[in-house]
Amino acid sequence: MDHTALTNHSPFSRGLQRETKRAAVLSCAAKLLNTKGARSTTLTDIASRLGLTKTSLYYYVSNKEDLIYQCYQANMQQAYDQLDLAVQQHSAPLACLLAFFESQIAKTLRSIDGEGDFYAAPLEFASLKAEHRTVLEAAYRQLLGRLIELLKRGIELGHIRPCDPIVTIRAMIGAM
Amino acid sequence: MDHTALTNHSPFSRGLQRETKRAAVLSCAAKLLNTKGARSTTLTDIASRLGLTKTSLYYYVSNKEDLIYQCYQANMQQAYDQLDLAVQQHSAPLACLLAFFESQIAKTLRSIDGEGDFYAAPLEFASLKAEHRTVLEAAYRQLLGRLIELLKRGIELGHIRPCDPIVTIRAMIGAM
DNA sequence: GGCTAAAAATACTTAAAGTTCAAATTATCG
DNA sequence: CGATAATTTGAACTTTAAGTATTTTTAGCC
Repeated sequence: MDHTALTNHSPFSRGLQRETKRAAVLSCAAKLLNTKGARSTTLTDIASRLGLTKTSLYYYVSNKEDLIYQCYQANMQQAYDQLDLAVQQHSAPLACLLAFFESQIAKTLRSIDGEGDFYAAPLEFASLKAEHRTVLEAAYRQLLGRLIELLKRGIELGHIRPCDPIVTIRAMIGAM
Repeated sequence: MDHTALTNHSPFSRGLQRETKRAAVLSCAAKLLNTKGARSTTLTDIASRLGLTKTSLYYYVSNKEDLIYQCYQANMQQAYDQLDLAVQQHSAPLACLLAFFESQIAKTLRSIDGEGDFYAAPLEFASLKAEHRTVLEAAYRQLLGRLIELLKRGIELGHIRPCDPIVTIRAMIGAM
């Protein structure tokens, strides 16, 4: 063994394990949220799928509302990251949009029947407490704004056929 | 008054009243199902909006699952009826599709903020019991089949640009 | 090997929503 | 008006799921 093994004995090793498991909890929860919705997904559902009891979940999240919020948050963050990546890799607005939507579709498909990390589509905003809701809403509006901006520039450059950018972006997200 | 008034005194009048109220219950429930989802909509929610107590609802439906099922069923039926109407009024496949989707969009908008009869988008299949679920799934597949068929014929006739009919129809429904 | 803290389980409490039932109210009709 | 059936209700009961307190198990470390 090389001395990275030594770091397993460092004070951080426990914490790292915990963060890994925490991510697993969120991913598992996300998968269930996608298929059954927030309200019908019980903590027992999530726990038993992980081979745990529901009380153990409270070691990783403070309560159910918090769990849902973090799942939605993770999804939003992933979308942001993907858009950043798309903008970084492509200069043409059209190419950015295509790359972004492709990545989101791939994510969605994986989150339904696939493997790896799952992300929850933030469908049940309404059940979140006001503070969390406003945070997510603001993030969503900002993401939407970036997409609309890209579409507008694509139209200006003549790469994309003229259309109502707001309606089009919303329809695309809806269709997804 | 003409003698239709007499029929109010016929043995049927009670039953008619009851069916009217029953429809009102379903419509009210549908509106709430759309905004809050099946699981978060409580019988008390529905009842109080109608100026009743939740126990009264059991006079019109046998239980909550049944209520949801009937709401979803009504929505499916409405879609079928609209498609029938569209096919009856238009001969060109493209015109049928446009008329159908337009009517569905109108219905959706009404069901969010409008007046009149409300229909519930059948989103929470999973919570229904197997028997009810399979009925709705079969109906949905059949409706989808009819739409795909129309799209195919439209392509054959050269009225619609060639595309994958299944994916296209699903995307349109999704976007809606 | 035994000590310590992390992780998980058991058993419990509480709150909310669904369901049942018998009683009360209201409407209809002779 | 009074009998009868339809409708609605209040109160009790059941179930489900969230959340808490306490104890037990497990894993890292000297």
